[in-house]
Amino acid sequence: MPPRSDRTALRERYDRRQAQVVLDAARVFAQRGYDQTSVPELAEALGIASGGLYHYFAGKEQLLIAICDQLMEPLLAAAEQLLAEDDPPREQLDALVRMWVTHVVTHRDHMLVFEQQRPAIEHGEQWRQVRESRKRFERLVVGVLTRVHESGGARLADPRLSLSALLGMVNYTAQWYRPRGRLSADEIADGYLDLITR
Amino acid sequence: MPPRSDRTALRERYDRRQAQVVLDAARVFAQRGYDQTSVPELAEALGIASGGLYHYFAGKEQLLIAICDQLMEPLLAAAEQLLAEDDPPREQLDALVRMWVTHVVTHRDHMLVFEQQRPAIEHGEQWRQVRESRKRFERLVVGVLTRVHESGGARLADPRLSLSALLGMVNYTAQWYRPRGRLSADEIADGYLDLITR
DNA sequence: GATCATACCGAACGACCGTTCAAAGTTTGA
DNA sequence: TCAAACTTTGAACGGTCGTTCGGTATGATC
Repeated sequence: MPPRSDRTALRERYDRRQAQVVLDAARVFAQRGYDQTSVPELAEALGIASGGLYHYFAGKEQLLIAICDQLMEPLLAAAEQLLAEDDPPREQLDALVRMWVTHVVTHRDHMLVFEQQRPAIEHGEQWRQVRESRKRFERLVVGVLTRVHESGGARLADPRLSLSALLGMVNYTAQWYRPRGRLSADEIADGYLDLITR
Repeated sequence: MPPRSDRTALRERYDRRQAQVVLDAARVFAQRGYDQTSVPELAEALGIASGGLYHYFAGKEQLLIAICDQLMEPLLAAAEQLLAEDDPPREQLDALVRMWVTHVVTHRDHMLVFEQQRPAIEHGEQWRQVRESRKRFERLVVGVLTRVHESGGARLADPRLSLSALLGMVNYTAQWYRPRGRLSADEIADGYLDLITR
């Protein structure tokens, strides 16, 4: 049996490869569609054999779950860290929206796959954790948005309509943003903030 | 051979039934997902045999195209009629957004199916007309939005960011709107207009 | 260099998909 | 009431899908 340290190194190599496969798969699924891409097609695009995928994932659906996790986990972590600070609501909202838009445009592929599979994700036990993550994030946004509303910093009377508008704008960004486009993530975020705040 | 009038009546009945099938199919696909719903499943949900669908549609994909047409055609027609009037830009935008949001919430199922299948629709010859319709509508929105910007009625400096924000907000409405909710379509539209205009 | 766990291959399999079609049922017009 | 046309049925078919698994290649350990 190899020493403990080597097992760890091995495990890390496995995890890195797995994460890379998730990343590449997100790109392929975003371009061709999750359901429209067969496992052999995906494997070919990734440069491996179809059976090889099953060394890292129990099935196609597990791979999709991994894509969603890779999208949601860092977003949630960053949001919770930002909101843990004791800043004024308006500053928190600014920082949150900037981070959020940046996350969306750096995870465009994940976002497109996620939104495309939303009807499937909204039902079924295997998606519970993904759903929970989405809800937790939305609750965080609702919280800071409500505080901005209470401090009179919002344009709309209804914080829930503000939330829907913001979710719509930010999530849709994944569908039109181009890395070499005119607007940076921060410029886009500032535009959105201009719209919903005074 | 039956007289001409009866042929017409028959044709109308056929068309009505077909339109009803499209309507029902949109609802089923919106709930369960287009790819996740097999033709036998869909047929059972519609109360007909699986083969019966092929009396009205050449295949599952034609049915999806029909759903998109049922969504886009009346929207385009209404938009073109509104913008044919010679009203001030701001009034045109108001009327357009109100009509648009109303259309989205009365065609929620179609919207959800359309957005879910967008990656597939963006490629492939059979989707050309659907793509053209979407582009034509967006051009109409761009036009009136640009005129509002030129007349100084917009909040953002960039009309293209206004467009993306508006598209995001309005299209996302299909995902959260509930008919018995607090907000009417007009109230939602007014909220969106408050955000993007001065 | 022998041994062994890990990483990957790719042909083969069962399941289910969209679609077909001969037959049956229903409606229409005379 | 009869025949023709329209509508619907549902078993059957070929094809593709996701997945399996016995085998091979790779590379680390002693």
